[in-house]
Amino acid sequence: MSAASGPSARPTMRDVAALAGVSLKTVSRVVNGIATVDPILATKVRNAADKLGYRPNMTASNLRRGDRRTGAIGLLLQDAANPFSAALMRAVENVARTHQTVVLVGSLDDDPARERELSSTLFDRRVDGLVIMPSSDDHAYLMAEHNAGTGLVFVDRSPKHLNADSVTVDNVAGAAAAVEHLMEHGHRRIAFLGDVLAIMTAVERFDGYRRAFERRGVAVDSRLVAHGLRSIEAATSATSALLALPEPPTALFTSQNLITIGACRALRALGRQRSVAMVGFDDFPLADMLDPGVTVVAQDAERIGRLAAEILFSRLDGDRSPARNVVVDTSLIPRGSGEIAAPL
Amino acid sequence: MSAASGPSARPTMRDVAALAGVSLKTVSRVVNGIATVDPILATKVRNAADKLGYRPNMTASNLRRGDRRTGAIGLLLQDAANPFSAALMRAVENVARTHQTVVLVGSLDDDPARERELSSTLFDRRVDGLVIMPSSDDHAYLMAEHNAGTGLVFVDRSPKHLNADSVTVDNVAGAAAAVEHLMEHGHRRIAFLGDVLAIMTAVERFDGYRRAFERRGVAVDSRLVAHGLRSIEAATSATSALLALPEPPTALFTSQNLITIGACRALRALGRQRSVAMVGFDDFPLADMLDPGVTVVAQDAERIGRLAAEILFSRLDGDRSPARNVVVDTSLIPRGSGEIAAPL
DNA sequence: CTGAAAGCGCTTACAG
DNA sequence: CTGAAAGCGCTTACAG
Repeated sequence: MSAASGPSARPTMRDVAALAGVSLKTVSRVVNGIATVDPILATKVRNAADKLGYRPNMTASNLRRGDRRTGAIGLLLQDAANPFSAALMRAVENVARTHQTVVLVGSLDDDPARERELSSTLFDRRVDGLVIMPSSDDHAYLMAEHNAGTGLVFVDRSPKHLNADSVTVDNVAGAAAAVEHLMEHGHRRIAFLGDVLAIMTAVERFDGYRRAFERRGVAVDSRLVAHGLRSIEAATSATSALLALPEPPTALFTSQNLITIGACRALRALGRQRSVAMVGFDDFPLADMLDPGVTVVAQDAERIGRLAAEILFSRLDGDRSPARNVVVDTSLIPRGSGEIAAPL
Repeated sequence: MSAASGPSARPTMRDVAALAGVSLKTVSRVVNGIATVDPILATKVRNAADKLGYRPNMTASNLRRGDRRTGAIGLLLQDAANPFSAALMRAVENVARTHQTVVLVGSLDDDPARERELSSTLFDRRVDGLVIMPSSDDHAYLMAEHNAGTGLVFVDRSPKHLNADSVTVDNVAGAAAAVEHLMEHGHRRIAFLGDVLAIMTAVERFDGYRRAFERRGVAVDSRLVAHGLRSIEAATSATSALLALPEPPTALFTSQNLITIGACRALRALGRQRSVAMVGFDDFPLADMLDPGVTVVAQDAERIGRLAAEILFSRLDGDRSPARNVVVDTSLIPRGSGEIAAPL
């Protein structure tokens, strides 16, 4: 029906007013639930609105209203389909819901240009704030918007060249804990498998890896270090290559969930999952059900997302205190793979 | 700084016009990239805009512009954190991006009231269209909005009492294929574990289960049927209970990814994962890496999301053809758990 | 309690 | 090529 006749015109407050025989302003009062309206007129207005199928236009009311709130926030993630991002998103959505706010989601795919592009788009739509898992390493470009009153909270990765709130984890400490855990089980030849070093968290986790070696006074064997792994497949190949070395590693530290999964695949393909130890950074679904279970340093995505959203809304509600940089603890979850002892 | 001085006022086109010494309309032309502007004036305008940090207000331009497009669509999912939903979302986002459109995401948690509430909110914000994985079973309430020109594409579950586009899978056939696969391996005592029957896909999958039995002329043993499983934990308990029966099932058909995971947990806890066969509906990450690998009937979330978004944008671009109901094939992926033979 | 006027920031429709 | 006027759908600020 609509296909044949084309879209029908949307009724406006003016139409409702005409049908109800009142002024536009009275309709506005009724629609916005202002109590000081003659009940008889209010009923007329409501009847007219129902009859016409009137729906308020929030974008129009936003334009004129003084509070300058649109009831929308942006959420820019590394990849909305990644389980860490997805869990974080859900937590942000839950908090936003309690503030009658909708969430615009975008994936950055570690592309700094995409970050600038998408944040601009969201700002031009006048989102009230932004929760951002950044891909760039210079956030000065956000300053003007931040000063204009748009809320801004960084998650997972800290703001650079910008003073803004953030919720992150201590990547250095988490990574060091993972490596030390392996050392406690006798390992010294521990490989590092990580993402590109353009990603700050990758740098920090590599830093943690090195510090654990320093603390033990053991030298890092650079042949056991593989950076730049951008996919499960890349991690699988890198793992196979490492295990094919003349002096292969006895343990792996995989610094991100996709890399951990790729390494698992390689170990299983080689039948080495019970002989080569592994600890991963980031928990992932079913890690406990693999055989052996995968020992990980977990970051609580749900908690990070919730805290970030809460900080954002406190800012929108007028909190002008100095920027908060919340660091959420990581926790090492032993499940088997990290407790495989080094060969004698 | 911004904390102390409060948000600075945002410059408008009027401000840019004043600084550049031109009319508002000329600024509008430059901002919108209209070519017929004197290059000298255009440069003045751009300089003024840069100096003031001018950013266009898209919500204001939307209001006046004729095309009535806001460049935003809604995506209502069962739960944005579920891997199926997350993969679908990412596919929708990718298509939306090519249409310069942002995506508003919401989770419905199988709550019909939430569906109506969130869709209303999105409509009041004048989204151009909606991709919806519905939780209600009556979508007549969407008709007015649909007739008003808002695009509407259902995914995963079909529209009821409403003529709209949809992209779904053949749940009946997929479930029947899963059960027949188990029967081919000699099973007859096949348990059904499913979600609440308020969910249409749960009903359809149960239907497929029954049809497979009918085709073989085998009666369904109702003691082996468990509905209403709403969580991994519920599925774990239900599986344990089934396996504790005097005449336990020799195989399980788990009709949804969380239920499959819950059943896996129970089987492993009982050490029965190599003796009790299992086929799940929905693929999930790492299903291939469990031991045994989990045989599933997979639905291609990426494909479903992409098709839905493409249909939506074709509607927004003027396609007025009759509603399309695309059915995407499921595929059975044998990985081990479904190929365990029935005991003699 | 009610409404006519002005305006939010921008674009349309029209003159020049 | 440029701009003054009107208007998108609504709210503010002000009279009555």
